[in-house]
Amino acid sequence: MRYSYQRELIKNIVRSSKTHPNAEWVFCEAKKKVENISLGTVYRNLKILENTGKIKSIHDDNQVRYDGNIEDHHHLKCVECGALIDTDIQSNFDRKKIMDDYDFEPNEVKFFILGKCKKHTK
Amino acid sequence: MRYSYQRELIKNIVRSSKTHPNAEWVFCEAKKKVENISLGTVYRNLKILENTGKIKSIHDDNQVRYDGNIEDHHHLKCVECGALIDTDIQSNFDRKKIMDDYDFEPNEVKFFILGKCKKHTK
DNA sequence: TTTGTAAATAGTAATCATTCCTATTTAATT
DNA sequence: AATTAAATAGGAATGATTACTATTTACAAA
Repeated sequence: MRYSYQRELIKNIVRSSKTHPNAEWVFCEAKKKVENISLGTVYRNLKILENTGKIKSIHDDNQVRYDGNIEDHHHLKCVECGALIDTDIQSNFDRKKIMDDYDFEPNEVKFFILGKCKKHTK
Repeated sequence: MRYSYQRELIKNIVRSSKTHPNAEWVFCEAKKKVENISLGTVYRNLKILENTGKIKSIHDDNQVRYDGNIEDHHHLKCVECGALIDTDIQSNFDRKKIMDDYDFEPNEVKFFILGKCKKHTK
């Protein structure tokens, strides 16, 4: 893979953000350093960074958001403000039961817990 | 809510399908009965049916799919063919831990298990 | 150090799912 | 049967994402 300043920039933006940003937000941040960066470049590099394991993606309703935390982890999602919060909550499922009951070879669980973050609980 | 033949039709299509179809598929099915039904009508009624608890929606990557099974349940998703399979697997999480550790009021868990369905395991 | 090259980019058009708009139709009430 | 507001068909608009293409750039070889 050839070096690209834009790709390094995009990686660092995602890595250093805690908000699980979408492509548009990354684009706006990137423009602060490279004023004429293209939105297409942002999308392409986010995908490359995901495919090479440098960042992760989260499918949140109908938007893709990105996560610089590449440790296996899950999220809490606030139904009021949409905030995603990293957790270390583990998921455990009965592999054998799934294989036996559903003739399905499980590999990975994706989940998030919906609720209200501290800003929205009285 | 005023009666609408189109809405009843759409409800029955979703209710009687096992494939968790998207709006486009429902539209094609509906056209078999009402040749000039509008895609907008399908989208609008799917949303109405969801909001009135007659069907459920599943956000699958960047597409919304619908489910005539309104029981609380989760899905297995085949990474090879995209098939969604209903399960009765329960999710359990430690409500108190989440509230204590994350200052978050949990309400509902959404998850699916990725893997391979029987068509794609040798 | 120039030169050749393929990869990456910027800018823009295209796509895809979904929503919005509006004139017409229709269910239900009088 | 006449009235009316809800629902529809058809098409335009939107928003996120991907595709296209001429230009630029990283990097390797001369």
